[in-house]
Amino acid sequence: MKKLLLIDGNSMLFRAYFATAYGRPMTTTSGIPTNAIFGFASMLHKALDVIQPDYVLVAFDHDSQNFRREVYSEYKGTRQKAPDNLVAQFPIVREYLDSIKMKQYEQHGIEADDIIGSVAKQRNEYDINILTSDRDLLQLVDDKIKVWMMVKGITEMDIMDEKAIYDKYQLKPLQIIDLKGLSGDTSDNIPGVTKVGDKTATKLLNDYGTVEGVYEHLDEIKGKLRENLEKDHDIALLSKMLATIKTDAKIDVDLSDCTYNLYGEDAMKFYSKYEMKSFIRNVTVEEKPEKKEKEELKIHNVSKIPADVYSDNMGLYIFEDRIGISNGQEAYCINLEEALKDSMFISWLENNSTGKVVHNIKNLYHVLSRYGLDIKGQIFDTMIAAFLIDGKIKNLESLLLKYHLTVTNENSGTQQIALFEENGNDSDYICQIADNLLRVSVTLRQELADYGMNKLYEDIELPLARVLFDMEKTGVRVDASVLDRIAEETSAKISVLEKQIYEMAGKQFNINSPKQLAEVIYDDLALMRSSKRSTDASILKKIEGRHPIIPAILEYRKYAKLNSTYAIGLKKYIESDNKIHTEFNQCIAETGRLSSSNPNLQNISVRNEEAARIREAFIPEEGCVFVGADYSQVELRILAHLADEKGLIEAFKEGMDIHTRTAMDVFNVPAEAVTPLLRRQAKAINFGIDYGMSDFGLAERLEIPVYQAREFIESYFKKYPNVRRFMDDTIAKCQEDGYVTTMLNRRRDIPEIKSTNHSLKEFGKRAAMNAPVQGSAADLIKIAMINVYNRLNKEKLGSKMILQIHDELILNVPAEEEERVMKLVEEEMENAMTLKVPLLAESTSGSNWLEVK
DNA sequence: CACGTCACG
DNA sequence: ACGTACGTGACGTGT
Repeated sequence: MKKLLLIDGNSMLFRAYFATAYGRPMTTTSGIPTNAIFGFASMLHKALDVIQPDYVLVAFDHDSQNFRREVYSEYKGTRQKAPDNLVAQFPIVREYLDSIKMKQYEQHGIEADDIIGSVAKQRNEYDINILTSDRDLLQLVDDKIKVWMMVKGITEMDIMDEKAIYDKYQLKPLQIIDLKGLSGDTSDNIPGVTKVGDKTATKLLNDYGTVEGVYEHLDEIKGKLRENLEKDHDIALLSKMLATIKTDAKIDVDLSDCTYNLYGEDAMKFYSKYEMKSFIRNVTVEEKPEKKEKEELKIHNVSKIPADVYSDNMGLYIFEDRIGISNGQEAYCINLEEALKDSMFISWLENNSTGKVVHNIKNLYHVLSRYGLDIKGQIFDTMIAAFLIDGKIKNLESLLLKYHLTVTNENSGTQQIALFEENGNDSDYICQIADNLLRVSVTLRQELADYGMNKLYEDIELPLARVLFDMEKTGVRVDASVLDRIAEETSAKISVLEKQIYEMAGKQFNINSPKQLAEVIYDDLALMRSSKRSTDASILKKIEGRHPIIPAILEYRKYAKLNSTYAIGLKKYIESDNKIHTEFNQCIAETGRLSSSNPNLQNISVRNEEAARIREAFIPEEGCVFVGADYSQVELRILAHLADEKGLIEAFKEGMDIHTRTAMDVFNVPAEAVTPLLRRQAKAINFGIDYGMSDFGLAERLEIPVYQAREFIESYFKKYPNVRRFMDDTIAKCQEDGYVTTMLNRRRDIPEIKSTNHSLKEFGKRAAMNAPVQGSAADLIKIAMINVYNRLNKEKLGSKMILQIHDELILNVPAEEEERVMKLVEEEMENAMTLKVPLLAESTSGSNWLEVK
């Protein structure tokens, strides 16, 4: 029997749009949005790959006016306007389907659902497959019709046959209509019966079969439920009708014409026109060695890996307690414990001359270290490499998606795209990932070389992963009793403030709820008017004097944060060794900075004196002290260097206070006339410069009129013309290339700068100005960290780096090494790079984190 | 799960 | 004529 695939074009395009619309948009260089097209094409490729249909038909709703006006209910609570960026892609998807010679169909007066329903039910000579993200279509399922449901993102689909529907809903396919009739669908404007949700509806349908059946047996139902059913009888029938898909429309299509060609000339033209390069590469790679590529990977689930499988470059993937390795032809999955008892495996692992392709080497270091093992040899980390190439790739799924690598699961007779979470432990899956890593490493290596990032990868990021592993493993010792004490004291203050606030508000409410708080401030007490009804601290500070409730709220907020995030929050992370082991993430921040999570130790309070006492809980190990060293004004120094700005370079060479110097220059006053206010303003200007400041932003920050802020900025650029030139050049280059780079050639794509949307474009410019500076500072401290790490090892010191806070390092140092390590760290930080300005790093020591400052 | 808020550099 | 400083992560609320 021939396979027919019916695609719900509208629902697919919506899903593609919303699944890829996160963060910044994807556009061509001329600013045409393409994210939905890219998502649509990705889904389509994947679906065709998995389903392998003979014929395909894509159905669209006819009424494109509707399409323009309304967002599919699935994504938003109520129907509302479709984003312009999505509307713009509607014609493009038609163009795309034309280019791959795929038949599209629409018919006046009926929806895509009805087209699919009618074709599916009338053409039973086919094995019918429906691809959609709309649950309504499940009603069509029977023994000849299956629905492939897009479940999450654009990579995953569930195959739904009668059994799967029963497992999920405890209903037969046709009862999906009755389900909707009873419980409605708020998001689709289908009301349903009052107070009847999916649970109640399912129960009723199990008892009585259909909506009509329920009403025939109303006498058996009691109480409120019966009242509601009686009251909403009409609604239930109407809702059911609305949810019912037509199957009797005449659809005039010759299905045997519905073939397609994904890789034809027109398709290539389309991809290049819309700059969807990854599809082109995929095709050119696939076209040549088509027969070889198609060669099936042999998958083995074993308890010992045969000796002849090992080759000199293998893919390796660990998931929970199982490990998969692939040599490109064959892949083996083995229980981790078993593997680590296998001497052959271990000697391969620790062999210095073999290559290993892994994803997230730091994690692998952790897993192996639990068994006292290590991994050596030529390591290629696809996670790090892919992130350097494309900062949007922050996980395995997005990596595989970008390079069109699929993982399929042919368990239990049905072919299915493996779900990451659910099938992560499946041996097939693990083998295929290991194999995909090996494959993609070839491309990634090439791209690293093309982008001139080999050194960045080899000399910085890869060695850094080892350093971070060591820091995480070492961890930071914490005195839980300090946290407890703070939590207690803080709780007491919170309850006092709470009472006062309720009193002043004249009612009890949840102070933590911005919504309820806004009601009190904007309505009950009417302390100010604004359409945004923001309650954030910077707004509240402005009206601090108007009512005593405001300072009380600010104080309450301060303690609430201190308690929940820090005093109580941190305690949860203390492990049995009395330490907190944070994670340092290397592949998150697009500027190249590290981030810290679980918990975040890069945002422990310090600016507020009381909250900073949290730092007293972080203590060195027995017989040790903390040494902290921070760079002085790194980003401004880097800016001075990059911009080659004489005035700034001189100031740094002379060792001047840079904010004072800026104040003298911007306000044209001598040093002795720089008041604290002027210095504070100059400091804000310096930060602003770093962030690609706007006059409005500076005005906001300094609470001065915009015209005055504009004057400050003008004056700054007049004094430091090279800074302006640097900014202009950076923006111009980014405008042209679509990306900016750091001193070590770390690259950040900024597609927004080409956007036709004004505010996105402005954002792009600011990001373009900031990224080289923030990113180069990240480069710098990474070098310093590697050098510090190497020197501590080489000099056989017991000191350990434990934290990095962007421009600052904290070490746990045996008391006898204190002075030596303070000097060592300063040296390595200051000499990590040679710039046109000196680098200054200053170290301190102390017996807890608060003292290190 | 998104949003508002706030902690850090 | 637009909206508004760069980069993160965690918590609590409310849909």
